[in-house]
Amino acid sequence: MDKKLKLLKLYNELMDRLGPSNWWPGDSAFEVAVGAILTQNTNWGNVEKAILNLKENGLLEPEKMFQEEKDRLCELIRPAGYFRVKADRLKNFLVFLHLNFDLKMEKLRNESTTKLRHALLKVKGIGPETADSILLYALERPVFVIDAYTKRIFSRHGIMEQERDYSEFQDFVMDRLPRDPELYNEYHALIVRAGKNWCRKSKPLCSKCPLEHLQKA
DNA sequence: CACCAGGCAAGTA
DNA sequence: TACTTGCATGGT
Repeated sequence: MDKKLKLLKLYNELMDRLGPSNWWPGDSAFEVAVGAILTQNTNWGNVEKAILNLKENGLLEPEKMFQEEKDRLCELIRPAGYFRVKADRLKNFLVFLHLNFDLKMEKLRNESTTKLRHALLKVKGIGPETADSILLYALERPVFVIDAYTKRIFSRHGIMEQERDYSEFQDFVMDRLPRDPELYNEYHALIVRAGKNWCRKSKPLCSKCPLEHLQKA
């Protein structure tokens, strides 16, 4: 089967099974960016606890978090794991926001997607997935996010080998699907939700996967 | 008990 | 470039 068609069939199948996702959970662009950093290699449920702690202490605003002590951030984000490195990463992001955008998320919208992506990738602690999550889910830019679930699901469906790198996956998808932020948003959200249900690392055969009929095609 | 979660950076060869 | 390791909590 043609792989472009396969990408579309997989999307439709996931949408039929799961329905719309309405991602990303978050009340502001800043909250989305913070969540993107906190969720690195971490269960979202743990991130929610950390975000709630930040919110209860009024820190989900750039000006406030920028001024807060690292040790205090560490306490609050502790449930999200890797709390020392993530406190540094949040701080790094805020320094970036301070130096270039006067701590105002709205000003990010003035930059082109390409320039902004390069700038985000220079921040220590923001890699390709985190940068793209911010671009797509906080700023509605047409950037397809690749994560562990994407690689696993796509490889198990014969779309692309898992050992290909991030940009190869991303280019592959973006060369075949329209550059539509709504589509990329929903597709990635569906992939993560499907991954949690049916495509865990520990079940390589995906025996209960309802998409099995697509895997062989 | 082992394993995993919406990664990234730094070190080594 | 291609591997390896540290980072840490909480759920299954």
